[in-house]
Amino acid sequence: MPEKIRPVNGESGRSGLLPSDLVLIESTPLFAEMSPAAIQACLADSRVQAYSRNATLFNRGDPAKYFFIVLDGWIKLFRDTPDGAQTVVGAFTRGQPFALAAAIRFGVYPVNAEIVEHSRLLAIPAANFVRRARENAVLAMNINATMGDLMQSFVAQIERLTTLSATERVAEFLVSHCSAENGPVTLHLPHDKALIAARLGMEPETFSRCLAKLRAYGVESKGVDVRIADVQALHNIGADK
Amino acid sequence: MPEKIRPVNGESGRSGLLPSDLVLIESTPLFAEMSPAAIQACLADSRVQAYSRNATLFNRGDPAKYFFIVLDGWIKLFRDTPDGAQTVVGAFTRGQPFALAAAIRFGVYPVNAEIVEHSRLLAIPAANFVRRARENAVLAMNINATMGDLMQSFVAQIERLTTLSATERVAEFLVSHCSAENGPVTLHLPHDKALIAARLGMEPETFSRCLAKLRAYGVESKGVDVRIADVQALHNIGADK
DNA sequence: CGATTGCCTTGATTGCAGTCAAGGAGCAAG
DNA sequence: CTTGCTCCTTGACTGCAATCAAGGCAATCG
Repeated sequence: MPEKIRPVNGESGRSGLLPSDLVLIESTPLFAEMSPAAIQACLADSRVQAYSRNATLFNRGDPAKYFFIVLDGWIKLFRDTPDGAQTVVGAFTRGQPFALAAAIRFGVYPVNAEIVEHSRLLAIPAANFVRRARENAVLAMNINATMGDLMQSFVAQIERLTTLSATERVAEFLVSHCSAENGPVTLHLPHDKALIAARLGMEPETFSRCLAKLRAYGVESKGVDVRIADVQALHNIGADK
Repeated sequence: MPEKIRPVNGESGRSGLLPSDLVLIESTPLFAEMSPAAIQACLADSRVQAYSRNATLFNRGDPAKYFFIVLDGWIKLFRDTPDGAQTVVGAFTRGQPFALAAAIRFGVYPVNAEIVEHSRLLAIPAANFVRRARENAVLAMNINATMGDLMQSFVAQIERLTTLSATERVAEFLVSHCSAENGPVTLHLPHDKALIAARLGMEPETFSRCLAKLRAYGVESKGVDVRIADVQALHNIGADK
């Protein structure tokens, strides 16, 4: 393992994989339609790593020898700009693979990865994985599907950034994190408001102001808990505003 | 073929493939490391189609039965918003495949495609292509690489949209389309200024104003021809501005 | 317990880019 | 040559969001 990757606790190797982790991994679209044995083969030499908040997982430009599946916690992918600002291009949580494209191409990571909150990750070496993909058409196509999903989310992100106002982006974010389609809902934000703001391409102050504006539409926020009077009404903000 | 796809001229079938087209196709990363015979197999039932300006190739939501390689011309991918605005998420020209991800997943196109200027496209049926990919590991990994490239361009686009001012985005666009790294360069814009503006996430008026601002940095534009006094100086705008 | 720290909110101001509107350049057709 | 058209440019104005700055709230720690 490269020196960048240091587990918080001493555990390493496959022993860190809990039974619930296995269930999680096997339900990932990346391993859809594959036998447990085949999945196990893909995970050869993979390791469970635990990281504490703010740890750096990898930096842009590092050789991409591993890709990861989040077992628990949150991580963010971002780019740094010369003047110190950073652009968050994605955030991943339980069950989601990331850095797959970079690892498969044996290239370098095109973004930085940082732990948002204490996380457990499965680090899967690219070399063995690619070997399996070359032999297993199902796996290769699963990789395509996973990357395709991510691409669609990027397209959606670009669309939102260019066509929606800050308030509308916040409204859409809230709606997309609601369990129900309509009626009153209480949800709790997945992470720091500052990080959400970054994901939505705005400053924390602006995010705060947008939440304040949305109070007029039945959105009450107290800390990380948000109560929405009517999800449907929030969904329509883009149309009537 | 779906009714949306209507060739401008009467030609159809493989006969439309010029020798120079074959060279172009074989040099695509999508078919890297593959034998001419294997490539031919992938192109079974593919057709060359010619389209005139402003033609609609497909709409968001259409079943993605084909993907395309541009033989000549320009096409744009975009999304429509409820209020009529449109977000351009990509533009493709000679040698570039597009709509690959959608076709491979047998899904629907997530964006609209429109012909920017008179184009010749190779339309490749997804069904046969996917069958080949399942049998040919090299092809499957080439697909991954192609999608990975596109993903990186999306990440870069998101970064530019969130961190750069309109003028800086224009400057970067110009630099990225220069042949040389420094010194004086003359280039001609690949398409309408209005389309470039859309690709850069701004209004045509703003694009025009940005070009005007850049005159102070040695950029002279006359129609679609742009002369840059010093590419390096332009490249540094992001830093000192 | 009071103090410190981190996170969030709010206020005041500035600047950038969108919008509306008008005018100019180039081109094709008549 | 004139007309009409499209595309581009420029101007004036407005509005949104970034920035700078200050204050509130809660959790942590000595």
